[in-house]
Amino acid sequence: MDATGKFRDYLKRKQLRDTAERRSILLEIKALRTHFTIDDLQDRFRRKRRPVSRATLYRTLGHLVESGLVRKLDLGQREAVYEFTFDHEHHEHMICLNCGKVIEFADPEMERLQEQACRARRFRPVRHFLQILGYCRSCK
Amino acid sequence: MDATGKFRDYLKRKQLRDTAERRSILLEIKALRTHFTIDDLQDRFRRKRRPVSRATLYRTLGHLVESGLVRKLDLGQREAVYEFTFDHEHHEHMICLNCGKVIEFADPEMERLQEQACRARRFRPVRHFLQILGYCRSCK
DNA sequence: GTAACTGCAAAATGTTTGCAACGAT
DNA sequence: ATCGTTGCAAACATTTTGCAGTTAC
Repeated sequence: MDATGKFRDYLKRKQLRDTAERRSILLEIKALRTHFTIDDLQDRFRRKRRPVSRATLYRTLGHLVESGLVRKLDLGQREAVYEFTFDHEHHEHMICLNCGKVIEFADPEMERLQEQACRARRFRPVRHFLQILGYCRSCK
Repeated sequence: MDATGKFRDYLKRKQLRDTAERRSILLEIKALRTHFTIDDLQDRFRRKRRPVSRATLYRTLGHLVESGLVRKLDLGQREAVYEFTFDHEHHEHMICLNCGKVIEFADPEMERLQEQACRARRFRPVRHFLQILGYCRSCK
């Protein structure tokens, strides 16, 4: 099933409504394909002359995160950063402290070790993320 | 050298002053031995009838983080959480979404993989953290 | 028709900052 | 004596919330 369908299911399950705002927010996020903030989203809607209020953006992002379609990242800045995750493999982040560049990477062996660590402690993981802060190739 | 000495060095190097507040904040943190918030600290000082202003706590924590004695964590709540790291091995965190419990764990193999991933991308790591959110043994 | 949703403005939260008095060097 | 520090209150930035009107079901 595609993301739109998955979101619709989630809404139905939670007795929430399938509104024009919610649909267009998900569409916009799918089109974005990168990390984004609430501000980024609001700008895009404004530029399209189809403004959506910040309150609705915050509320809808909450649902999208809960439905598992979007991941919320704490990259240490003040604003929260989000990314669309549906049909993306899980990945980790390296963040450049100088230029802010975000390098994504995945490592199956690392995943395996994480799962093993959880099992050993009888901890049931829901989501996990590794962040490595430092300096990228061009910012040495 | 102990933490107090290391902090004093840092202050001297940065031409900052060795004040009573800064000394007592570091002492308090060493005594705490767990994760703590700015609020936790302020409470402890208030209870001791030796109040320290929030502004000073924020400013001093900034210095402690920069000096490498304290680590600032983004556990996803709104408040920042800190931990004393001097003479503690690096470790990762599992955080229970239900009871808030924080399980610390370390895995040398995981560390090795992380270093390898950085080398492969010519990324110079400064600090890194893995957070696994989920449910702990007692909150299944 | 009912209950959820939206936008707005206000409130809440966590953190930072300008300033005047104070204190370390 | 100089210049960083403190506490306070105000400013700030982000996120949440109460409410009145609107819309999905």
